[in-house]
This record gives sequence, C-alpha cells and structure tokens, in this order.
Amino acid sequence: MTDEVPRILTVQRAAHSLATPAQRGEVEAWADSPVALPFGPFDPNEHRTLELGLHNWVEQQTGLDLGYVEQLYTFGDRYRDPREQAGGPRLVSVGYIALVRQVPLSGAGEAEWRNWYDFFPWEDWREGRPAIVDQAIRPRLQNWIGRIGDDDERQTYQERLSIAFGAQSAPWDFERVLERYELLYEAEMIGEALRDAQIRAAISGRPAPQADAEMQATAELLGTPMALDNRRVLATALGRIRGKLKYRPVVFDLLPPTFTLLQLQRVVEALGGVRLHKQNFRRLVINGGLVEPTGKHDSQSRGRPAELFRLRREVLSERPASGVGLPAARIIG
Amino acid sequence: MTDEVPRILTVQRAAHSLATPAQRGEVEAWADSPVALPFGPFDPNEHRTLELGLHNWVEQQTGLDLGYVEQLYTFGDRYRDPREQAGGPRLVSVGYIALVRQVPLSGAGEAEWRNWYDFFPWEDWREGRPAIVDQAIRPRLQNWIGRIGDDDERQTYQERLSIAFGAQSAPWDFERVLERYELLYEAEMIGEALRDAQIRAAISGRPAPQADAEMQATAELLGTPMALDNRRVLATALGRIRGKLKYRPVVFDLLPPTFTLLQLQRVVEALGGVRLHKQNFRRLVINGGLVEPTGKHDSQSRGRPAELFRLRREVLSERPASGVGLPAARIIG
DNA sequence: TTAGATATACTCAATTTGAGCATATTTCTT
DNA sequence: AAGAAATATGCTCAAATTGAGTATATCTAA
Repeated sequence: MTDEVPRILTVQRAAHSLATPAQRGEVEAWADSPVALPFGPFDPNEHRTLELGLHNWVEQQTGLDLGYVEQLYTFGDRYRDPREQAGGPRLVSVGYIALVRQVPLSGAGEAEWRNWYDFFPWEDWREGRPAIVDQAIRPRLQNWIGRIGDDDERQTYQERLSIAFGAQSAPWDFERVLERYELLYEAEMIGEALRDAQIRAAISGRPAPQADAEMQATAELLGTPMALDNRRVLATALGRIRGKLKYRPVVFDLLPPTFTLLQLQRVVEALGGVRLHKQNFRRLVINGGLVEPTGKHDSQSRGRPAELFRLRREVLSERPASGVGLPAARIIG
Repeated sequence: MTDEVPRILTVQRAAHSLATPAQRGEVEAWADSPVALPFGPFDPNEHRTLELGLHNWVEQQTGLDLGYVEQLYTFGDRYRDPREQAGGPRLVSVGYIALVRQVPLSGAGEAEWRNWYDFFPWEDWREGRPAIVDQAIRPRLQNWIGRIGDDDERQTYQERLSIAFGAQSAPWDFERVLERYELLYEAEMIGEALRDAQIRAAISGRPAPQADAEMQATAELLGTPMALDNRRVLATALGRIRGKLKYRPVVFDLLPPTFTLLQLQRVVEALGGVRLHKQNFRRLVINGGLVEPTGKHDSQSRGRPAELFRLRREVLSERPASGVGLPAARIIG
C-alpha cells in the first residue's frame, strides 16, 4: 500500500504463449494487454516445492524477497489462453498470494506497483457506493439478462445477479469479487471478453464479431484489462483476502513493525473497500488482543500524536476469532 | 455420514507409481497402505476443466455422481511419492472436496466408506478430550522436541506444539488439523513417516532405519495409514471443512431435504468433533434464518416427535454471517 | 490565539451469547 | 395403567459484544 491505495505487483507480459509461432504472428495483432501478474514456470528439477519455485522466479522478475505466501487456487480450464490449441498442451497455473510492504523494484520483469482498484473500479466503496454500479453495470447486466431466451436460464442469471451485485433482499457482499467479475465477463462487458472473442474468431477462421463503440466504452469504464485470465485470478485473490481479513490477522504484513491504529484501519479499509467506524475499530483490535501499545508516539501527524502499536505475537497461537456462522454455537465441555 | 460417524470415500490403491518397474519390485515390499483417496489422472484432451475431469473418474471408480465440489489445495512437493526419482517427473495433485450423502457404491475402484476419525483419532472430542492426547501424543512430542539440539529450532518446535495441540495460553483449535498431523509426521509418530523413511533408505541404498516396537505401537495408536501423502491431504480437507462450517451453510449436502434440528446438530458435531449446546444451537439456526419449519414431524424417534425443517434457499444469496475477526467492525455508510 | 485536525476516553442502548430451568409429548418398563 | 426415560421445545436471565454517539485531549497551521 501507498497512502490509502492498495497495490498489486504487475510485470510486463513476456512474449510467451502456447500458440505456435505461425498462429502467434496472426493473433498477436489482437493486442493482448501487457499488464500481467508475476508468473513463471515450475521446474521440478530445480524446485523442491511449488512454493520454492515461486520465491525463485519472483525474486528474478521483481527483485522481491517474499515472506509468507499462501496458495490461492489452481486454474486449469481450457482456453485460459485463447490461443491454446485443441488437442495441445494445457496451461495450468497454481496461484499464490503474498502480502508485502511496498519496496523499490528491480529485476528482469519491468515490475510495477498498480492500484488494484484500477482493475475493479466497482469494488471500492470507501467514498460511498461507486456511481458506476448503478449507472453502467446494473442496467447493462439487467438488459443482457433480459435478452436471454430460455426462461430457466434467465432465472438463473437473475439470481446470480442478485447474489453478486446485491438486491433488496441481499446486500452487497464484499467478498463476492469473483462472482461479480465472472458475470461481467460473461456479459461481455469486460475488455478481456471482447478480446477473447476476437481471438477465438481469428483462430477458428470465423468472421470477427464486431464490438460496437458502446461496448468498447463500457469495457473502458470497467477497468484496465490484463493478460490472459490474469484479472480473473486477481479477482479470486481479492475475494480471498477480504474473506481472510475477518478471521485472521493478515494485514500486518503490509504495515511497518509499529504503526498507529489509524494506519492499521486504513489498510483494512483499503483491502475491504469500505469505511469503518473509528472508535469501534480501536476497541475491537485492542480488546481483541490483536495489538499492544509500545508507549511511543507518532510525531508526523497533523493533530494529536497517535500512539504506536505493535502486533501481539501471541495472537498467532491464540484462537483469533471464532466467526459467527454455524457453530459459534457454544462448545460444551 | 451414517448415524454419528462422518465418513470419507476411499478406494483401493491401484498399482500406480512413478518409480521404474525395477524399483517398484524392490520397494513394493514396504507395504504401502492400500487405503487411498479417490484419485485419477487429468487428461487435457478429454476434459475441458479440472473439475469435469474429477467428476468423470470419480464416477468411474465409485459410481458416484458428485454435486457441488470445491477445490482444496494443490500438492506439488518433491517426494510426495517417496519412490519418485531425483530428476524424474513430479507428481502434482489438485485436491477437491465434495460433500455427498452416503449412497451405495459401485465402480472399478473397490470404493468404501470409512470413519474419518480412524485416520485422526485425536480429532474427535465429542466424548470429551481423547485420552490419547495426554497419554501418548503430548509426552512423546515433548520428548522429541526436548532432544533437539539447536536452541532456536527447539524453541520454534515448542511454539508449534503449543499452537497445534494447545497450551495454557492457547486452547485446542479444532481447525488446525493439518498442523497437528504435520508435527506428528515430523516426529515420526505416524505410520507413513516410518514407511517413507524405509522407502527412502531402500532407494538410496542406505541401511534401513530400525523402527523399534514402541514406535510401531505408537504409530498404530495414531490411526490407519494411507497411501502416499493421502492422509496429509485428508487432514487439509478436514481443517478446511471445519473452517467453512463457521460461516457457510455447508453441511446441508450431507442431510436429506428435510431433517430435524437434532440431525443437523449431529452432523455439525461430527464434522467439528465437538458437542454443542442444544437449545442455543436451535436458536442460532432458526433465528439466523438458516432453516425454516415444514410443519411436518418426524415419527421415528424415541421421545416427543421433532419437527422437520428444510434449508432456506434464500440463505445462499444472503450474507451468511459476518465473522468476528477484524472488520466485523461496523461498516459505515 | 484560535481554528482545524486528529487521537482517545467514555457512555448507553440494542443485540447476541452462554447457561440453564421448565414444560410438552412421546415410547418403554413394570 | 402408571411411572420412568427420552426427546423436543419454550423461556429466562445475566454477561458480553456491538452500534452509534458525545466529550475531551493534544497536536499543527494560520
């Protein structure tokens, strides 16, 4: 994070592809986005574990020394790379999440820190409900669903819309980042969807579908495209992090060893995409035993100096919180 | 589940291995357990997605038609199969969880339902704290850690012990199934650890380490071994399910369409490995809007007939629960 | 010197949780 | 037929947590 902006590390998409060189020439014209998540091959001879391989090429591409990482998801669908050949090899990617403090970058990948809400402008509610939701997303999705012929199918999509983007009955669920992205992709409102349709057409020799100016404009409203399905991967990651926020002390990797409570709150807010009630937030983290005061004070700020806190190491071994769902139900014994 | 026993589906381990036939002959003597999780190859030509591949071979091996499945984790460490060759191919497995009602089995895999606490006897606290924890596990682990020479390393293991198996400061955390399994494996208290040590020795030509009678006895106390690292995979799954239990309505796949609240409670208890307070559990699921009454009653039971409930479909779209960790902190706006 | 900004303390009602008691409706035993 | 045992369900009540403020403290900038 810098200031209040949560950032992800991107690299320039190297010219790698599963397609044959011939196809590549033909298809490369459909400008794939050069913005990619850091990625690299897994070499079973070199690396004892997937995680060690990860550390290795992240270091090479970005100069970054990762600490704690966590496996995210394994992506193996056909045509993740739309240039993939039927009958050819499959691109299977094992995604990992690492939370690190922002540091200067080096390495071979032309790495860059980017505001992750550039990729999901509808996910940041810190300044209130984003206008884009009601002005562009909902009406267009509703329109697209309305045009579905089959009754059952339309019904299903209608329900997915309510779940993903909320409704009277269901509030906006900040964790459903992936569901939202997938709906937008299926409705071809996302840049990648237009691009992939073009590529598929080019490869199969069909005439390229025409994306009209309005579709293009919508796609531009809906954030920066990424290479391949990287934005989908990123959506999965954001959802996962938001979920974890609730029950694991996960944000401290993004903070210096000592920090003020407002700094902590700002990080949580940035990841969650919401504003929190300040006094109650303090009470929660202090009474919850997550942090302990250092006695020192921050001098840089505008008003009354804030006390510096540190993470209570013991938290990692104590039960961090017991959630509210099913068996928060009292355990007997 | 049958009655109060949670079960997993196992198959007979087919004679598959990454080792060469020559090595296989040599090593097959170290009787690998025939108890395995259902598994199968992924064929990118056949299957559009990993998940479709999964459905396919599960059907073949067990005759089971899976509904909802969820990706668990991808396992790619070297020597997951201890017969693996240095420089040879790597066995990478993408694990999935499916929750299904118990049905009769068919298929080619000689599938069987087995009590999952047969594999983790220390995880079932429904009849109180299992004696095995204090009589066998803790003292032996403590002893093993005590013999570690390096001070820092011993300290680290001591902390892992507290986190995994609890201590004065930290209570037993029912979700840390994997941490517990890994400690036991590292301490060579688990059957698989003894077996893998033997196999590694045989392959490298070193003299086989002698597991004395006491180690053998301990290993037998600590549950049924499985093929390869399947028990580790299973530990990961159990931990994941227990985590999900808290904030997602995940148990209903294990119940008939209508059920009594006690049935529901028994399922939750079986997965969680704990007993719950009955009246409060009712209040939680009813007031939480998870279930709704059908008006019908169960007639089979001993005492007063229990009302039959069903899952409220709407729950799937509503916020299921908002957890307690960090930003249960009130959202402003 | 004061306005503005920020931090922190404290209050109070509403809600949720933990623990239990009481009552209702069955079947089983004698 | 009369309990006894088992199960389901309703209800209470104190303790803890949460939601939403108000009040006060301590700094910087003008």
